[in-house]
Amino acid sequence: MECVRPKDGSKLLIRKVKKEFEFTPNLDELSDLMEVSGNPSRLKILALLYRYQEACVCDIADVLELTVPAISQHLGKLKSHSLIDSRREAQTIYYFLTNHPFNKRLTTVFAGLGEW
Amino acid sequence: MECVRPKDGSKLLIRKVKKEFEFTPNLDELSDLMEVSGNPSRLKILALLYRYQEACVCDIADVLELTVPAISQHLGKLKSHSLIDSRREAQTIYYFLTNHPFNKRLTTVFAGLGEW
DNA sequence: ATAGAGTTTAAGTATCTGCTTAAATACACT
DNA sequence: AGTGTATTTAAGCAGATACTTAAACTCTAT
Repeated sequence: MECVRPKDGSKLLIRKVKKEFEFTPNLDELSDLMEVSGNPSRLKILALLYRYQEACVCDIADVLELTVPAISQHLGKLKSHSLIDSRREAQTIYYFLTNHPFNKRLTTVFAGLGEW
Repeated sequence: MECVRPKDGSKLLIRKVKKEFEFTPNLDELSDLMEVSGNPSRLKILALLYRYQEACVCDIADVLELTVPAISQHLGKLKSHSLIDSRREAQTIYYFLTNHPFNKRLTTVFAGLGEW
């Protein structure tokens, strides 16, 4: 894609590419998921759930050394993006990773990391 | 990982996991890269460079309908994370994707999307 | 040396984010 | 019904972000 403008060919290409990037729902969703899971705390939560299958709010708070409301807010965000779900056992709520396609890619990355 | 605390076993597990998440350079780098490329504008820039190999600042600005300084700042950020590089041709600077491992994963995702 | 094109940097602003503490809610147990 | 545990929600604050416009810089062509 050339910068020099007078060439008609490049003007047509610019117009084509502009149209291509006018509506990008797939990129927007990908951006959303990368942003929500890319946060340092939330990525650690996902990594922890990947390795230990499930955990409750106060244990995650203990491990990551954040307050329980902070963890609860992060979990809420991950849940609203369908990356995690939860089950209740008496008073305790356990969170776990869902089968979301994004999680499959992410856990492949986690597997390849070996150590955190 | 259990929430019920009095069990000694769970205390030991918590302590083990806490140590495991004390220093996480790989997760921190992954978080960084996901955050920088997850931004809607920067993800579009990366997608555009993936599909068209290279582009200059003013063409990217035209396509994404942002100002040239805004694009320049985004490109600077991507460059500082080694996700893109640049070459100069007279007065024009062309940006392109690097062979960074993160880009390999990202372009696999782009390829799988088909349409944006 | 000058002018113009292309790009980067500086400064400002509005908005957003992530944490905290406090309060409220949900639930189990008695 | 009351109490305690676990969790969520509300409110506030400090810091960060992404865009803009204006100014400065880099380079080419003359």
